[in-house]
Amino acid sequence: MESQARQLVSLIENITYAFGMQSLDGQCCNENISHGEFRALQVALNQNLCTMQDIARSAAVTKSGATRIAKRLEDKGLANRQQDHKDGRICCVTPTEKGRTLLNRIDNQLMDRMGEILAAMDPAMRDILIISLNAFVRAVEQKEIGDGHERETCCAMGVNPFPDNG
Amino acid sequence: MESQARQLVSLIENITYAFGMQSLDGQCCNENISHGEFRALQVALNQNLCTMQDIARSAAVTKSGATRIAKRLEDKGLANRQQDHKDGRICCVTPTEKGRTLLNRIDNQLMDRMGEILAAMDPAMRDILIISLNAFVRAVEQKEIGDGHERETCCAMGVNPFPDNG
DNA sequence: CAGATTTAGTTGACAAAATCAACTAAATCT
DNA sequence: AGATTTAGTTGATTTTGTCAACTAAATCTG
Repeated sequence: MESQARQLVSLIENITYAFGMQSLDGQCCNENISHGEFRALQVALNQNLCTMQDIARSAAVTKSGATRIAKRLEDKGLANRQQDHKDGRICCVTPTEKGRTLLNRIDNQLMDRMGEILAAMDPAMRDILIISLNAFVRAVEQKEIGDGHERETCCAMGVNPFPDNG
Repeated sequence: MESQARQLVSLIENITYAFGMQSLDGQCCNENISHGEFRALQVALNQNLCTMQDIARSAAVTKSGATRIAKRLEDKGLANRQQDHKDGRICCVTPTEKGRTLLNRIDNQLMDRMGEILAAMDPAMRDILIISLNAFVRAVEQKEIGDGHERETCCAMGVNPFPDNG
């Protein structure tokens, strides 16, 4: 299992590389949207109430970072912000029609690319890939829940544990 | 297969998130090394002749970005740069002992984490995960070779196709 | 219910990391 | 030998994010 772990670390490095920023840049550079903005737009689309905290979590930034991302999305006409009616502290982010269209376009490009890759694989292999990768992601989530894995904890040994996320 | 592609895009998004920068930050923030520096150090270790172009490719930055990364690694005492003897234009980056040690430490932490995740999975599932993920990464590589996928091509429709990578 | 505390978000000052464009110098082509 | 290409560097700037201090709404507590 030691060697499996090693293999997996390297495989995931490769995947992260192939599908990370640089890949997204390929899809997005014409759209002029950063990875953080992309992720924020995604949660804004998928949740009917998307707070700054949600954006911070999803884009792995602090809450001030989330504010900045939301502002950029607003400036680009991709999302709107408005106060929540029930809790006045909360700022809801919702994608505009333009934002939805953009997200859709990027998504389709990613899907096309993935489709081509999958087409090169044996169908049976595809099936077990999906099954086992699902199991893996569940295991990751499980582990992070077990750890109480919030972003703040990562540098907890440092001087200033969580200055911006409290 | 359409739905498989969709699932896979989402699974990879999750993995990229879980093992991306924010994860590495967790491992590296005490070491004070960025993701780009980490990747650069990795190629420098894995190739016995690591050029700036290699770093640029691996960290997904322009060649000026690569210069800056190499300089930072040098400043931190993690790598050395020296002119190649055969081709005087080439600048070779090699990790120092300190760099090697650091890379090892980070690697071990990643391995530990991966080990814990894998431990939560069914052994048979682990096996097919490794097998199918290997097949997937091979398919990705295949496809990228087929596309002649170099970073410069990504924005080729823009005004200024590849200003810094020529 | 009033005052204290917590929670959600914003903002100014700043830092990190990358880009662009213009450059040097070595190698290669003609 | 001169022109071109290739590898890398550098100054000015941009992008993106952090930190710390702040506002304001909600909730707790006596």
